[in-house]
Amino acid sequence: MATGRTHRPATRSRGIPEATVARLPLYLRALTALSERSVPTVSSEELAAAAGVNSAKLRKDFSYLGSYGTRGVGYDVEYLVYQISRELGLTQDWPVVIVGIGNLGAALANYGGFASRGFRVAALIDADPAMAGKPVAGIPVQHADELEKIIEDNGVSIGVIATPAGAAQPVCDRLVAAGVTSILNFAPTVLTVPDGVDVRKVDLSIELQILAFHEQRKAGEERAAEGTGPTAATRGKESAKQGPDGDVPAVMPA
Amino acid sequence: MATGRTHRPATRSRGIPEATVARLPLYLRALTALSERSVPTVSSEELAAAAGVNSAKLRKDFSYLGSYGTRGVGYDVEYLVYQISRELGLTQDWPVVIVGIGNLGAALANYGGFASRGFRVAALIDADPAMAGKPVAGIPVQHADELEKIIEDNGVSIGVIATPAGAAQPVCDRLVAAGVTSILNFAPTVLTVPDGVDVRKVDLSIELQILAFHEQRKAGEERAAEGTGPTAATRGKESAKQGPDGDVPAVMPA
DNA sequence: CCATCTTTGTGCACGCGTTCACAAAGACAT
DNA sequence: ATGTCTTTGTGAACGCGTGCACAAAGATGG
Repeated sequence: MATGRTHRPATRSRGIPEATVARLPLYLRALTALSERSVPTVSSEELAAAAGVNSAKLRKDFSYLGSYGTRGVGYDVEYLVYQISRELGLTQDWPVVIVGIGNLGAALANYGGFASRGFRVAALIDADPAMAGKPVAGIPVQHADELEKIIEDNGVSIGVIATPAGAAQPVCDRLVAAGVTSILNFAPTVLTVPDGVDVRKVDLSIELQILAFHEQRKAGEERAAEGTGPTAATRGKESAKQGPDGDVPAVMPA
Repeated sequence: MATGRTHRPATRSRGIPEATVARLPLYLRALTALSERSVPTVSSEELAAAAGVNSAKLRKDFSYLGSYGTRGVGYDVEYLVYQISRELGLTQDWPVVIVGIGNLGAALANYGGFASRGFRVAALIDADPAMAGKPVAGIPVQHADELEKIIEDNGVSIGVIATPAGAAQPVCDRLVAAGVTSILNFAPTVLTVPDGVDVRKVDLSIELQILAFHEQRKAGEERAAEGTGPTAATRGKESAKQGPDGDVPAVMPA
């Protein structure tokens, strides 16, 4: 019953591993920087350092795209920029709608990284009638009633959800029904979508919680092996004068 | 030469796999929702569905924390909330500073998900003198000159960078020098940090590019096997009338 | 107290991703 | 033309993460 895939199909696209696809934008950014500095060629070692990855991994990643390097020399920067852009589909124009123009939605609308890579903000949509017509990032906000029409008229296939958690699933359903097949979700909710629709999630709170986990572990280890370095973790522990159990009103059965 | 780890140490904390740690916040969110609805117990199957994961995976994840379930019954919701919170270090107070109060920084400051889980915005910091004193989300913005003092006074060990790309590395260096050991980076740059400092990256542009890749693949497959469903991808292709090569001025050697 | 039924916890196998290490390929100098 | 030197591309090994499938554990009813 409604066993819609909640996560990416990960069907191993053509032969390019998902992990590699996730790194291509990283390489592309590093290459673009080199291109702007008019650097003609770059070795796997240099580029890997710039992208923050292992050079062997980078070479293997590129090998999935084809043999675009020259042995003894390296990779032609401009050519590689083009090849990766094409592989990622950035040589075409992707109209995008952003739904939910609160603080985050506005930030996204103003984010320069979108337009720079083939993405075009086709419309900003919000459920609040008071927002309608108000320009954000130079684009007038449209009411949610227009959602279906906007998507059809602009041929939008990528939607960004920046609504409160409660509104996310209904908005998602409407987007999908109107023809959107890729969704970037900023709302802290698990979205359920039919097969064939990709969902990627960006969750600020989760990232912080992961950091807290490692931070706690570091603090614990430091306390165990005293005097590693009186930096900040210890002070942090001081000011947050609160035992590991704190004041959480948890029911502890057994 | 400055071979600082750019990525997470991933030293396999105590025995809890990194992949499991990344899912714990997901489980915690689902459990919190159940708790608010006063649901006393939940089975791995139900909870897995709510969190959008496989039930076997969930059980294995929990097995790393200990045997907190009761066979034939399931898991006690309140107890599990407490255990996961403790494991993630959320039972203590984590003061956080946000550097760079532009659109994104303001959105983060207003984000409710922070305060709800032990995170407390200790300060907002911006390099623009005009911003100083101006309240954002009820907190007055402080000038970047105060950065070191703020971090020391509040025992901050987690910093959020929401500056433009160019400012990110210098800000990062100052944060680390002042004692911050965990950084959440929203700037589109690879940060270089010394060992022992964790960096997590959230990159809006990269997420969109990954979506574009899959979107392009879907469009290609659909074109190959005609008439799968006249939803939107085809329309998207129509309006974006532009060949796969587009107008990119790339130099094509060889 | 015993039988049955539900649900956990986990051993095992498989596949993906990462890394090493090296042969092949080409540039460059002589 | 030949040798040397640099750097790519990749075969192979390894380790982690995932999912299956089932035995053990406990609740529940008679």
